[in-house]
Amino acid sequence: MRVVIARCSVDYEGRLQAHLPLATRLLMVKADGSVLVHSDGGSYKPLNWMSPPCAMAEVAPTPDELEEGVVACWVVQHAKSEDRLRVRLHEVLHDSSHDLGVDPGLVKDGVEAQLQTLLAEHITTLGDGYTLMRREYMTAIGPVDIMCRDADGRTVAVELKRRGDIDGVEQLTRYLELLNRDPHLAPVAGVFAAQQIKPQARVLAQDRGIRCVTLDYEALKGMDDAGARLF
Amino acid sequence: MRVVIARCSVDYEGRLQAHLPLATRLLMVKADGSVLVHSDGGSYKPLNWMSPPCAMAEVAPTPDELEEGVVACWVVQHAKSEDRLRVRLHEVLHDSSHDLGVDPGLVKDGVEAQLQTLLAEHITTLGDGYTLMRREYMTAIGPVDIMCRDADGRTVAVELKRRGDIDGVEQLTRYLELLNRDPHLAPVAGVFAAQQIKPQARVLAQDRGIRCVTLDYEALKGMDDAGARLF
DNA sequence: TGATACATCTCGCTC
DNA sequence: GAGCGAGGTGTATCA
Repeated sequence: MRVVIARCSVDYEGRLQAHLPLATRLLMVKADGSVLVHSDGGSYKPLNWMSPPCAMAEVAPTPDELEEGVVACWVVQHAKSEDRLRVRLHEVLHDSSHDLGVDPGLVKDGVEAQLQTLLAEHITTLGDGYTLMRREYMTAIGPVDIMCRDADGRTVAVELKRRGDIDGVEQLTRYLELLNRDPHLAPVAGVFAAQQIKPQARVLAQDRGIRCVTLDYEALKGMDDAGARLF
Repeated sequence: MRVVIARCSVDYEGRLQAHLPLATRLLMVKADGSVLVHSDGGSYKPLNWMSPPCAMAEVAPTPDELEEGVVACWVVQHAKSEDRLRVRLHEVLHDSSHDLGVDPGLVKDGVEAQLQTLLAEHITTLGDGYTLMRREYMTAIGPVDIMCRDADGRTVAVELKRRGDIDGVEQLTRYLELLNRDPHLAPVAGVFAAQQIKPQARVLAQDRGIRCVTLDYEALKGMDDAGARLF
């Protein structure tokens, strides 16, 4: 990993064209040749970058560039596309390299997956008498998050989201269309379950006869802990 | 901007929990207090991070941590949520600070906006006799990218995408449903135009009577340049 | 401020 | 490799 602080201008050409005027920035050159251009603010996203696989070459500045004060020019070319990043360095304030080794990687725990696990374990949250059929019920157009049956044995498809958006309702609608063509399953009802459901999504869901359920993550986790303590 | 290279372990707790085992990494502390943890590979996304607004505090290691070899502990707390990042430094290999100043920001050129401009200027790409009504035609559920009329004067709503996905077809379908309720406009036909249209999106569009048009960005740009030279 | 659509999205999984 | 869905998505725009 090479870290350079420099006054530089940057040009990207590829899926779009982008230009960064002359300013002081941090340049990160990773072991795989990828390059990140960071400013002193914003988010985790660099101002500009080149993803691997790519190669970084330091080329001599042209006479014009030399006249403008360019002391070095980096050309970062993507290996599989025409994407190219050009960094013109006007002044190098810091330049150091470090051997980081291979990273053991991130251990993640709990996202939609955990919500799904919790809801599957406490499926009666959706209504008394509900029973779980299975999670990740595969269909031709993708997996339904949870399939279950209501107290009367009717099939219910559940789409689960952390934030209930209009897209989620569309997704569930597509599943329901498909599932209701299957005579073994039909009629299949739909439940849109999320920690938070946007008003527009709620309106669309109700318009399509889909029930909305707001999930309380903490309460579900509490039930889970209570259950764990009991047994 | 502070740049630290250190052997460290990292724990994130917030919307999910994540843990990074002890390894050598680059730590970036930006002027707004945000922190990025980068390894020597991957993409532009850090292994872990804290977005602004947040505050970084260096706290004394606990006796347990001291025993494990922790020399410093950073606690980065998000200002508006319970998100917290904890970095335990075991060995600092580099530590430097730099004044970068405010970045003038990125100048972008050419995305969906440019496609829309080009297509609007050369609306006959969609068919002989087509005429432009207007771009960004506002409706209650959002703007239709392009509204135009075909050779017979029938209204045509155009949804434009760089990559034509199933979502885009759904979006256009919603617009068409709404527009066709307006007696001044109905019947309104739909055109789904994109540089690349996914097979599933194409199937769905055809199933709904929506015409698909693949756009050649370079050709459109070429027509534009030719036009510019003529006048 | 909230909602919506876009992104050089990235990432991980399945087929 | 293509398709699909999730993301601690982030970011800009517009009501």
